[in-house]
Amino acid sequence: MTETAELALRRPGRADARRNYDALIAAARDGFAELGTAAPLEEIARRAGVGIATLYRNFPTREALIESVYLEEVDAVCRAADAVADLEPWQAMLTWIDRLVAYIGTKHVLIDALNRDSSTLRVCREALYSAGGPLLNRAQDAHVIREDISIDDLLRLVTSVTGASFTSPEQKDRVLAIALDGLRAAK
Amino acid sequence: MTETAELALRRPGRADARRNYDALIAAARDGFAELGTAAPLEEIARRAGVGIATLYRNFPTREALIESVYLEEVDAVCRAADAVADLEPWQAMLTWIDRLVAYIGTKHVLIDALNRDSSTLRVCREALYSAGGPLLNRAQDAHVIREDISIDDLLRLVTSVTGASFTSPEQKDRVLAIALDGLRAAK
DNA sequence: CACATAAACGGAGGATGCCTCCATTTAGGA
DNA sequence: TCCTAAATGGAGGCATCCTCCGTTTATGTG
Repeated sequence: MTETAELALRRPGRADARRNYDALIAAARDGFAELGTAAPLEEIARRAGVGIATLYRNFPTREALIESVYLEEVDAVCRAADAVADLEPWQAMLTWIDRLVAYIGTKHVLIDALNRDSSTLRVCREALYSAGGPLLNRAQDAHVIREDISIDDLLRLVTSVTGASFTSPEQKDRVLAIALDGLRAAK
Repeated sequence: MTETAELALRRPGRADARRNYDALIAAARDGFAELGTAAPLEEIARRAGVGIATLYRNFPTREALIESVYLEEVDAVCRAADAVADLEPWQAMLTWIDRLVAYIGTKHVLIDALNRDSSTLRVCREALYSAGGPLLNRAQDAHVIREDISIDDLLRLVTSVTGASFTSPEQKDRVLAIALDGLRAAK
């Protein structure tokens, strides 16, 4: 898995350091979930049982920490692309997007992150493209999705709608469905 | 103008207080534009030539200040709805949306704000609905826009796409166009 | 096994921004 | 002119950020 390899590159070499690194990611996952992504970094360090300096050494910025936390969620979405291989092209695409939405649904963080530029995030984006690209191509080859759209366009469309807030989950679904309707190939 | 009236309600009654209020809004507009919406509030108070307490008295939260700053921008967008009255229904709708996008294009602030709940923002939202609703209805009556969408859905769709970041303005336009294609009435 | 050393650690503390409290000033009506 | 309610501003307590540096420790080498 490419992103795991990339991630491993950033993990420290020494055993104790690696332990702390992992503890920080775990603490950050919980902390962010519980307190939002503005959670005090010192609180996260405390939960991980390390000093604040150790946190900053591993993750120079809050962003860097957030990125690392969500790397594996992206991984899961990518794997979901395999599971839809035997559906019809349009359905396969749609089902995968549903998974994508479900996974990252409430994680505005990731969505924001997707739009920024950082080497870690670039890896995430690449992974999503590799997973979704073939699905899109298949649907385009079958002429059920317009040809003038790229996987980058598509993911940004989906994440922008998913990332916005709506009065209800139903409204979000409805609006997303309308937006996706624009994808269909003009007959 | 409804929102101006609402705004006036919040302006202090005494002359000196009103002066400070206006100075704060002006300073905030500049300050936010220059330093982002995370600009230190004490810096804004300083620019306005008032104490920090005066800022807090008028605008208890950062949000409140941001809202007030952008109230008038919303006003401008609303007025733009009149200017498209003599276009064809679909074109009128699209043109107004273009104006909307142009006005609030880079102002992620407003977009975030649109999604929250506060009495000031509710007024903004109402104003936008009043301006855009008739355009939508006209297009729906002419059967060029699908009937199962409300002005609320539409504005959320537009603002969510507009609020996301893209690799280029062209990409944003392209993606928005695709999303809006989903609006067309199924023939 | 013991030691040397590079790697990692943690927390004190300076800096910054948030927001409140309250003693002082002032606008505007009587 | 004078009185009072309204408005003012900044000091200061608190939270968080992030860096610096003296101390500790893992690891591999003799």
